[in-house]
Order: sequence, then C-alpha cells, then structure tokens
Amino acid sequence: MRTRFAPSPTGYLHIGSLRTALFEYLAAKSLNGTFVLRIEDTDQKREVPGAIENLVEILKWIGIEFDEGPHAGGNYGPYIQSQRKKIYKKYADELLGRGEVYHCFCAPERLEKMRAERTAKKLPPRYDRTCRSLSKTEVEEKIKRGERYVIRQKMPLEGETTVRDLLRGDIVFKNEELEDHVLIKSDGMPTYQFANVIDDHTMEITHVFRGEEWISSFPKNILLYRSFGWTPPVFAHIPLILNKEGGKLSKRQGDVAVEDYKEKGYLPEALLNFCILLGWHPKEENEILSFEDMKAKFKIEDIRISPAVFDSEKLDYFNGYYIRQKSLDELVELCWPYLKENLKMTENRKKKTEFLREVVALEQERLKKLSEIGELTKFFFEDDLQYDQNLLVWKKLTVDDVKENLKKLLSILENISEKDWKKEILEKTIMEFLNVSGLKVGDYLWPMRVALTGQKASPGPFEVAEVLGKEESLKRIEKATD
RNA sequence: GCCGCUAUCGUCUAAUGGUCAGGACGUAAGGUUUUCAUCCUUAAAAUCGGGGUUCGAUUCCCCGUAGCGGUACCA
Repeated sequence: MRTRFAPSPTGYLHIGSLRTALFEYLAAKSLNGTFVLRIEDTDQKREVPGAIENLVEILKWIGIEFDEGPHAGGNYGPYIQSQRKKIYKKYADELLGRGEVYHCFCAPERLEKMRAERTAKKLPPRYDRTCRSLSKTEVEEKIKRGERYVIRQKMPLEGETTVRDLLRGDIVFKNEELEDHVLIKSDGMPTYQFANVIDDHTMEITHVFRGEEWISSFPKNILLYRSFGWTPPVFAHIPLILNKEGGKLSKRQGDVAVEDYKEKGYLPEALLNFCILLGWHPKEENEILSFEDMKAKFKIEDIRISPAVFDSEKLDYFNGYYIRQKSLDELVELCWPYLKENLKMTENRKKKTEFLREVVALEQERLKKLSEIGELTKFFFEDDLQYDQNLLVWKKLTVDDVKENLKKLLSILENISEKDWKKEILEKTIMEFLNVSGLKVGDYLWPMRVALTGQKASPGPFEVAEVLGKEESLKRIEKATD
C-alpha cells in the first residue's frame, strides 16, 4: 500500500487538504504502507517560496509525517514535479510515437473565440479538434517554423468509458463528451492531468485519494493509463467540505488555512478529531478519537460520499475537550505565547512561573481556544482593576448594601493569616460566617468575586483570592468599598 | 446549456427490507449549597418530492427537485 499527498505549493494548508492528507495517511498507516509527499508545482505562475517547508512543518505539527518526499528522500524521486520534466517528455514522446496524442497549434485567442461561439450556440465549449487531423508533414513544418504548440490527448470519438471509484462504484461516461484536453503546455510543463498519471504510476502509488472535483476528468485519466497499458491505482474521490452557507470553503472567508487555526490556539488533537469525522465515523458511538484510535479503526470503504458542512462549533467543542485533558504543565506551556502580554502588566506578585500555573489552572475548564487565555486572565495581572460599580450589585441589593457586605467580609478576611490563605480555609471561614449569621450567599459572594475580578463571569471568589494572595485580595475588596 | 456527483434532526453522522430511526455538536429546561465554565439529567429536533418492486421501504429501482462539482496551456 502506497498513498501520496500531492498538493500544489500555494503557501498554506487548506483544511480540506488536511482531511485528504489525513485519509491518505491513515489508509497507508492502517495497513503498514508508505506515505509519500509529492509537490505539484506545474503551474509556475503560482509558485510561492517556502511553501514546501511550511507544508511539511504544519503537517508535522498535526502529527502527519511522510516516509518519502522532497525533504525526506526516497527511491522514487524527484518528488517535485517541476524537476521531472524529462520524465514527462519521455512518456509524452512515447504516446506521440503511437499516435495516442497530437500536437495542437491553436492560439489561445482562437480557442477563446471558438468557445464563446459554441457557448452562444448552447453547445459544450469543447476543443473542436482542429489540429487532430493535421498531417505529419504539416506538423513538422509548423514546428520547424517555430510555432508554439501543446500536446493533446486523443479521446475516442464514440463508445463509453466506465471508471470505478472505490466509494461510488462504476461511473459511465460517453466518450463523445470527453475533451481532447491538454497534456503538455506550450512551456513544456505537463498539466495536472498528465503529470498526475505519470507520477502515480512511476511512484507505484496504489491508492489515490483526491477531491471529487476530479471526477469529471477521471475517465480521461483512466484512458491515459490504458494508452500506456498500465493498471491504474484504486481511486477514491473525497467529497468537498462546505461552509455554513453550503458554499465552497474559501480563503477569503478566512479560516481555511490550518496555520490560522494553529495561531488561534486550536490543538492538533482537536483539528484531527474534527476532521476525521467529516466523512468518516467509527463503528461505535464514541466520537472522541486519538490519533492511535484512528489508525486502528480507519477503513477506506467507510468514507462517506456526501459533502460535509464545516461546523466550527463542534470544532470548538473538541478543542475545549482536549484542552481540559491536558496536564497543567503542558497547558501552561501551550498558553505561554498568549500570556506574555499580560505578564508585562504586573509587578512580581509571587514567583511568576508559579503564579502563571495557578492562573491557567483556574481557566482550564472554560478555555475553548488557547488564544482566549490572555483576555480571560487579564484581571489577575492588573494592578488597578477598572470596572463599573454596578457590576458589584447582586440582584435586589443597592450599591450601599454591597459596600456594607464587603466591609463585613473584609473584617473577617483580615483575620485569616497569610499561611491560611487557601481557598478551602477561605471558603470554610466565610461560609461559616454566612450560615451562622443567616445571610444569603449570593449577597456576599457575588460582590466579593466582582471586587476581585471585575468580571461578570470568572472563576469563584475563593480560588481567585488564593491565587491573588492576601495582600492583593484585600486591596481589591477595600477599593470596592470606597 | 451540457456532463457528473450527492440527498437521514439546524450541523456531523449511525442503522436496517420490519427499530420507539440511535449518537455527537448546537438549542431549551433542570440539577451540581454565589456568576461563568465544567459535569450530570431531561426535552424538542430528521429519512427531499412523486411513482414503482414488496406483505412491508428511510433502505432497492425509476422520474423529478435541490445542492455541489466540472466544462482552462489552474490545480
């Protein structure tokens, strides 16, 4: 089993490509196969420098690594199509010799005009095969005169071509619908349609996964394999991923690049778990899957063939879930880049690393993306907390009531020693006081929490007080009573 | 226009020629002795339409419809 991931180097990894890569990787790895990276850079107008390195790096971050590729080597190289021109030339010449393909000298302008006319007449805008009937001498003369040409594939004029998709079964195409499409461009570069077939064959790829946008050219590809007398690999066409409106997921709406998700603080585990469920499902009902689970359970045949809508809320759910699974040390490490700014705001309240740990621990369960940690924990770091006084007010109380309540709490808190300034002791002491005096919990704890955090929503008052320390806590509560 | 692919709760999906059509996200309600979150419980929520085949069809077939894709010297 050999599978390949064959992206064009556009500079970022599309979330849809990630899913394709994941399927390919799992297909290979679930059967102890080989996973190959091949770069499809035959459209040189689209070159982006550094794209390959970026691609390899982001996939590695996700956990997907290649056995062969431009960066990893292997016996089937080169793995970059622009470096394989000679190979394509050889095979194109072979086909030329056998008359399976032909030179076409039609100028792009002519083609454009021809297509416009055919479209106007409600005919399919296919190439009209003008050059297909050129004689050998005509061709030679034109070449001698230096006319630019492309090489086109000769499609059968009648009959049908049946192709087999692993997931959909047989698909039948009428040969007369097939265009004599371009195999070699006038700059000598192959098109996707040619390079792909040559490479998959010469690299001994056994299973091809590609987007379903390729189904239309599928019969032409199969015909090419037949022209060479090659056995085609198994093909599985993967459905597209749609946006919430049912349209194509595009760069312009943002959030198609895996890099962007990484930046925002999504975990590889979450991205992976979310992606695999777009079009595949394990036999049992549990949807939480580790990479190892996926490798063990994945079967190509179980891929679904209807398009899936990208639901970012479910992604967020997975992300939150995996954040909660992290050990505190790991999470602190992961949050570090998003916490740096906050740290600049404060004096050394305690040893900073310890403080950071405690802060992150308190927010772990409400974190959906790592990037939220900064905003969520700002209040811990602020030396002069600002908030609307009315926020202190619980239900039917007045501002004055609240201040009175806080003063009462203050008198109790002052008596707790530094050593005892722990959330359990704080809670026990205050709850005892409230119970004995028959006071309502919310009337006291809400204002206390707001005095400490300045937030409508936050972790509880006792845990925040512990992390803040006695001095800072008292300072904040005192300030609220002014 | 032509060609092709697809069609189960809002979304991702499970299942079967006979099930109360199951799960997850989201939503709503309740609980977990203060907010938010977590966690738990409960609820609402689906087989695109029409014809067949069949004792019985969501499942198999046909026809519509809709969505998407292709229709390039882009991939």
